[in-house]
Amino acid sequence: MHATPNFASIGALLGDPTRAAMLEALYDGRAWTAGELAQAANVTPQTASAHLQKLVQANLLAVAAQGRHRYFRLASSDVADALEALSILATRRLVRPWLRSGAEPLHHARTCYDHLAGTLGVSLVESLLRQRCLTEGDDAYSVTPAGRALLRRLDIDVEAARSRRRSFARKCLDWSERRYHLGGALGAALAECLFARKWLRQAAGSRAVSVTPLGERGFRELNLLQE
Amino acid sequence: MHATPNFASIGALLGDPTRAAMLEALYDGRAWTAGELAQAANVTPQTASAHLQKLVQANLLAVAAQGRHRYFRLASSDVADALEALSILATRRLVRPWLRSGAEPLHHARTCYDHLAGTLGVSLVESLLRQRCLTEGDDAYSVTPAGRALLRRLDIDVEAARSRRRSFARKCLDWSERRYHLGGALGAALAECLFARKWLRQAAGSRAVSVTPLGERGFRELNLLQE
DNA sequence: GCCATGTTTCGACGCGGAACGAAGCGATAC
DNA sequence: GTATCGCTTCGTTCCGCGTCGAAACATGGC
Repeated sequence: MHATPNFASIGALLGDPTRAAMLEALYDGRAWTAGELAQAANVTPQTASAHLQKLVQANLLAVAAQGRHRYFRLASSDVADALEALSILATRRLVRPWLRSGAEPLHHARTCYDHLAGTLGVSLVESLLRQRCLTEGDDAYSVTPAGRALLRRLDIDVEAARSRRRSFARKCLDWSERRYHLGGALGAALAECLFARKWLRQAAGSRAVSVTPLGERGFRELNLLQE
Repeated sequence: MHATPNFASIGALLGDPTRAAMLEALYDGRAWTAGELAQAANVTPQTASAHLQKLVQANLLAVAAQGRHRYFRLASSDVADALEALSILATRRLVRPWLRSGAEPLHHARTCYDHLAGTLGVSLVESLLRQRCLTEGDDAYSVTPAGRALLRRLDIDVEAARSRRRSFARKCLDWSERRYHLGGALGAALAECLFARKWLRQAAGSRAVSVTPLGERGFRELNLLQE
């Protein structure tokens, strides 16, 4: 048994205090810039850069360049699972913040080009993921049979959206939430539908969006937007 | 944010190649002496001793002194879970490795702490699901009346397994197959039974498992493990 | 009593890698 | 254009920790 087990390299990556501090910050599921992570881990930017390179190299983190910022986030939920598994062995446990925060109001809901963004957009897509209406790929979401059924209930024509030339169900990174929401043709069709049904209302001359009482009821019936 | 995350220390422990080799050996669920572990990790006894001390200190290993030997084993199935979670991250980047690699015996059939994993473990649980002996929940399986009958034929005491403090029929994610197999107390009881009946055999010093001719016949009679 | 075996403690060596300063690159702002 | 900001690359220093030799400490067999 001369070959070192494959988990050793991952353990070594997670074992360094600086990298661990970065991963703990990213454990909230949002995307952070390199500079923010350097600050969170209390090291200089060049040190942080070296660590982030290793983590990306090992596919623990994904990175998206935006202007002169580079946004890093956990590459998949498997990474969060591994951190959690290690934490179980330690005395204190990590708590996934987006799971415990149930009752926070939908602040900062807004549109992003032609689809929903902000807390509302992110919560909505996460509800859909939790209910297995969508599955998550690298750059896009896929619609499951359950998702097709839900969209049919809302009278959204999935196939029409799919046939358009623009991408179908793109993952769009939200710069305030630092999380993904649903863009593409499907995101636009969904937003259009929710406004048409008056579940959502947009104040004139503003991108801010609010949920109407009608929408409250509708989302509740579909088991969306709730913990 | 000066405090280093608690998982960092665990990660550092699992990240060292020598300690990882020891844990890999102990992953078969059996107890090994300090000398055997030194040999497995290819280091001198005094080096192994230092590592084992750290692992015991961190509650990753349990130790029992017997004469002039000291027997080490994994402290709990949580440790095996953590190793499994890290292995998933380590193999994830490869392009669907669970499809191309049938050749390696570890992928085919192995023990995962104290239950069966690999192709064998996955096939077995899927046979049981297909025959409605088990049903699948989010985190665990449930035993149906048909399943209870089958387990009784194998002289497995389901109620004894259920009454233990550890989880009963947990779904354990397999790092090579990327599918679930049967863990928990029931998984352990089933593996124990199949080894006791000599349906399965484990080569000394390896986690690889093979099906004996006796097992071939037995599985066929129970309509298990066949397509 | 003796010696052999299994394991731990102590001390010293040496390598790997984390850290930062300085400099370079690219993008945005003015 | 110039200035500034965010990030990365290069080169160097330095500390931590894994490693082994030597020796001590057990336990069991004789």
